[in-house]
Parts: sequence; C-alpha cells; structure tokens
Amino acid sequence: MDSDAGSTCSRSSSPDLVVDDSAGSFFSNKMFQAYCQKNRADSEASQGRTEHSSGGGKAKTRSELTKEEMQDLRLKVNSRERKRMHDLNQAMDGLREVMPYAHGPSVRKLSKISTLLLARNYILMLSSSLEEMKKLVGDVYGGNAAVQSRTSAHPTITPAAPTAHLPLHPLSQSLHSLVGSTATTLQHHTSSPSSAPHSPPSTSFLGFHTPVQGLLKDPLHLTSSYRHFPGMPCPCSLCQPLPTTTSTLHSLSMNK
DNA sequence: TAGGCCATCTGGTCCT
DNA sequence: AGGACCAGATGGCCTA
Repeated sequence: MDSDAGSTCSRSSSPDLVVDDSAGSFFSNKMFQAYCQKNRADSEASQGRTEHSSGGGKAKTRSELTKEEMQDLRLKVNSRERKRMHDLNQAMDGLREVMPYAHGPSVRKLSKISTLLLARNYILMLSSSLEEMKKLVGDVYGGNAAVQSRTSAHPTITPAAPTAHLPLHPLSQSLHSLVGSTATTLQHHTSSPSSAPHSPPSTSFLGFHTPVQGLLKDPLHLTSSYRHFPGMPCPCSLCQPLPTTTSTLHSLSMNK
C-alpha cells in the first residue's frame, strides 16, 4: 500500500498543521500540498485531466465512475479523513497543553491513551478537591450562622459586615493548604522536566505511587482490577459513576 | 529486534 | 448522494 505520505510526518500528531482559516486550514500546509502534487502527478501522468473530469453534467452513480474518477474520489475521501484525524490530534494537543505534566522539548509527548487516562484522573482529582472545598465553605457558613444569631443580640455589632467577625483564619489556612499543596505539587511537576529527560512524564503528582507507564499502558486497569491509590479518585469501573462530584460541579455552577 | 505509537489508507455504516 | 465516523490493515519511526 502506498501510504508514503505518512512516513514524512509520523512523529508529530499534527504535522505541519497550520491554522489558516482563509486557506482552509489543513489544505494549506506544505506537506499536504506536496502530497497532493505527488498524487496528482501520479494519477494525471497518463491522461492530462483536470480536477473534475466529469466536466459538470448530471451526477454519476458510483458504478458509472471511471477508474480515474474513482481514484479522484478516493483521494478526496482520504484527505477528508486526514483532516479529520489532524483535527482530532489538534484537540489532543490542546488537551496535553492543559495537562499538568512536564512540558518541554526534552520531555517526550504523552501518548494519546496516556493523555486521555491522565486527563480523566486529573478531572477526578479536581472534582474531589472541589468537593472538599465545598465542605469547608459549608462548615464556615454554618459557623457564621451561629455567630450571626449571637451577634444579633448585641446592637453594637453590625450584622451587615459579618465577614469582619468570621473565623477566617482556619478557613484560609485550610484553603491555602488545599490549594497550595495542589499548586506546589503541580508546579513541582511542571517545572521538573529534567528529572527524566527522555522518559515519559510521570503522573506521581496525581497520587500514583507506581510509574504512570504501568498504570496507563494497561487498559485493563480500567476494569475492576484497577489499582486503588489512597486518597485518589479511582477511575475503575467499580467506583463509577461519581454522582457526588458531578453534581457538585453542577450545583456549584448553578448556585453562582 | 520486538514492541509501542503513530499516520494514513480503506471499506463499511450511519446520518443529513 | 455526500459527508462524518469508525475500525482494521499497513508501514514507518523510535526506544529498550
């Protein structure tokens, strides 16, 4: 099979892909143009036909197409499929960009499956963090209600400024420890690409105590045999779904 | 060299 | 009918 176009761009997920709306994005990139030129040169070498050899009349059925027209159709379908896959890879790159792992030229790019599994775990981690934060906020406002009922008996204390009397210190401590630990952890892992210059990025920041390779490489881990890690949201099928976390996300956004 | 990962091609299926 | 989506096949590149 002549998939020679793939050999020129096999490493990058979106090879030479330039976003150029005016030119139709992918179809403007040099690799593809060269590829099209090559294919056209191959297919048009025998008969000098134009792009649409049917010449505009009524549409032919597929069985009525000539060999060249079929070939042309095939090329069109192939390029569409190529563009579709490139769009998919662009989205995958976009996902990689927001993933908290070591970015850099010296760090190998996450594979697609690793990206997806990591993104899933990251979302679960964020959801659990949000849940914990919501709990803390609930605790604070619960205490605030008690304080308000007490202060209403004292006219010298204005209930219009309750935050001035809130026990903010413990809350801020908790939040800072929660957010701070996450931030420092993420910072630590995003800023340490040199720890493994040519090895796949580790996801130990997500609480994995085993190398991410072992965890992510085996899709069977997503079944009930998935390893459980202390303090980490578990993506295994036994622990699914997570209605509390999703509902938390929903309710928080709705309560805004 | 084997295995992992990837891009591409291709034919089938479904949807508009 | 045309396009999107999908999965299998194929071959190339890279690393252990």
